[in-house]
Amino acid sequence: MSGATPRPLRADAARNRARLLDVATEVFTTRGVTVPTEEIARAAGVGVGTLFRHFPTKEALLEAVVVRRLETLTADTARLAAGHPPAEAFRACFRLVVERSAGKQEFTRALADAGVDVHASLRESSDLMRARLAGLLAAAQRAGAVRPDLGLPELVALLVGVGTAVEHLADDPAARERIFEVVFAGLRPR
Amino acid sequence: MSGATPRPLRADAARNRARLLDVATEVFTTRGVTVPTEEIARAAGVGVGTLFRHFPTKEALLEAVVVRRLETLTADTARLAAGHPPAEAFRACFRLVVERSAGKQEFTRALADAGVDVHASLRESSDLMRARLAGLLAAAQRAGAVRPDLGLPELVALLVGVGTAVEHLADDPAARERIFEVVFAGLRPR
Amino acid sequence: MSGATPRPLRADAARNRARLLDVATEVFTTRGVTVPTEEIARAAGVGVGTLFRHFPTKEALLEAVVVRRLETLTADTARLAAGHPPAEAFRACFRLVVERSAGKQEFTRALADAGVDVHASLRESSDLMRARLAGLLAAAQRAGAVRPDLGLPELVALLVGVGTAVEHLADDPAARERIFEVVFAGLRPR
Amino acid sequence: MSGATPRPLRADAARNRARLLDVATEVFTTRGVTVPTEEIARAAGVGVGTLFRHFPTKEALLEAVVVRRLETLTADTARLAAGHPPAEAFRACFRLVVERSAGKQEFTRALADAGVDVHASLRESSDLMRARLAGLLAAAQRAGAVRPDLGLPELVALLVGVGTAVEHLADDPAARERIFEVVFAGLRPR
DNA sequence: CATGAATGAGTATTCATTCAT
DNA sequence: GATGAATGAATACTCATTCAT
Repeated sequence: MSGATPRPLRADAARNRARLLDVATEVFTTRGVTVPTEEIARAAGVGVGTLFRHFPTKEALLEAVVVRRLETLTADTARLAAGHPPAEAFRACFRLVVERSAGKQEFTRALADAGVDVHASLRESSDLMRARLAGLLAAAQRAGAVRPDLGLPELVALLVGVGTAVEHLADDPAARERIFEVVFAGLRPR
Repeated sequence: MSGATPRPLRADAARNRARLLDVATEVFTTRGVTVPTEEIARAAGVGVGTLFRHFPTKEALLEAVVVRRLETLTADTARLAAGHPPAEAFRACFRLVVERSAGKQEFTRALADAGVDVHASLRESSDLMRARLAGLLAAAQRAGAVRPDLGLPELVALLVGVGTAVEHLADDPAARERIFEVVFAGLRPR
Repeated sequence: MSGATPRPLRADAARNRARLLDVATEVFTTRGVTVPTEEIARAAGVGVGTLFRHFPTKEALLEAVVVRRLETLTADTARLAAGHPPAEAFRACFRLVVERSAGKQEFTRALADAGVDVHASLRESSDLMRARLAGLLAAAQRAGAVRPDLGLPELVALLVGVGTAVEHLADDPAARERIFEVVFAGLRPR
Repeated sequence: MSGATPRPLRADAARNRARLLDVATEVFTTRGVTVPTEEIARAAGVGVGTLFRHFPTKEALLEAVVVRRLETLTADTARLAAGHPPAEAFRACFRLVVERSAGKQEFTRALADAGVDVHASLRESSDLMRARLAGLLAAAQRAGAVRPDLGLPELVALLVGVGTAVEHLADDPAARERIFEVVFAGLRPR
């Protein structure tokens, strides 16, 4: 699906691309997706031309940022789940995903608004993440730690929703904790 | 409380103002707050000048939209709560708020951001809504239907979060129902 | 040339017209000719509609203001000249015209920029003023107080120029006086 | 004195900048400062974006125009004064300044307003010009060619005023000459 | 490959003037 | 006649994207 491997970049080009991604992630996160591309380029120490050579579109850059975040999150989720029994793994990963996605809703929203078929472009990494979540959920349900009637779509929706909720409680850790308690309590069977 | 009564508008002016608000609500909701003002004016069948006569700023228009939605919601919440015992009233209103705010980022954002730096008129209606929610919550807690350690900020965050979650399940009513079940279950004491 | 006498206005209409002229003079002078017409109407306590009924165009209002100022100036010049011998009369009127026109250049400039044929619309009152100046100049020259080779056009240009010059010395009366001394000295024969 | 040298522009960029300045000078002078920026850009054969890249604001463009004119005038004044004895130098430069500023309200306005609140770059070139004028005046006074009680402010005011006067006599060279005669005669001591 | 200058469609807002009330 | 709501052309400025250097 991802076709032929893209020709290996020259060392400096690769460095620029990486730097651009890092900077864009930082800038989009702290200042919103409306920052002019020029500013991102400047912050990365390159010209706009270079930015557009690597990412043909602002939207493409945003997408790349999201994909990379998703991939990292997927990997970290796998690592985190490895050492724990199903119930604990489920809860730990739930928290991880929520914390990571807090404040990043805007990204995907912007992508969707752009008219891109988000599912198509992110599908691959998104599918991997969903597969991992499905595994965690199934294991937790088998272990009797989560209501058996809960499907993957509901889990995803909950993750997004709880992410939004905790965003609004950024400066009250106790309150955030209570949100998790409520949701984890509600997820238990019966 | 809302200061001097603004001079009563001429019939046609009032009609235009109302139409503008209706159209803006619809357009902002379905297409986002980035729609050109010109488009809103056209959709309302008036010139841009008229729009700016009624709302001196695009932001002012957005604020008026949000305020009106908030006021309606507050009133409807009151009406809905009236006929029910605390536990039921709480749950019914929770659902109402969630359904109404689903898909209206601006709306919920405004609701939750109220503590920050919004304009006076928004602040006022937001405070009224929060007061109503505080009442519902307290009553439900007194009735033993909701964990006593849950504060108003958490309730608001949950409403916003569940609104977001439910948005992602727009076409699966059964799944949406399960989200509510999870949250309501989690909200019960212990 | 000014055609039929315009039908006598109703008392309130006449009052409105006068008030509008007064206010416009004040406002144009203090805040420049770019003030919105709406503001002038408000300051005069009438609606814009009324303003445009009396003066079909912003430009027409400005023109009326200028004409009235010219007429007043012409009359005052006559009065001032009456009681003095030619040389003194000339100098006194020179000063009067300069003081009155200081800071009002903008008016006529705006009119000219508007593409109106200023000469046509103001011709009448302008001609009266020029006639009076011509008389003063001729008398002063006959009395040997002013170089005989100076024409009316130069006198007018000097009046305008000195008006501009003293505008720039608004807060230094001694310096203004020196300007007058220089010009009056230069105007003497030889 | 004018801070760090701005990075040398690329050849084409420099050409565009210069062209923009030339065109703006011409257009502002002949049609006033209200011409749309778009028109200036078109006349210079570039897009608006280019105009705004070089001059971040319409006002900045105007300022650049004025500064450049002032600098040229200052240099030309120096050159002109060099070869003449004080009295002649004074008169020749007086004429030069007047001819150059005739019809350029913005220009003289800027010259005279310099004491007020203009931007730094304008202030700088304006100060240089004023210094030169002060030198010319002092020398002429020392040579006994100009009234010793005349200060720099009056000289500047006179330059501006005579510029305005001469503008009104654009098509009558003999009359213009008489204006100069009057003023130069008036400037002589006693 | 990198650069940053050029482009121009797009956007919020103003204001002279018209016209329904 | 008076009012002020409606109109929409006009204007300064932005920003994603292209392309000459």
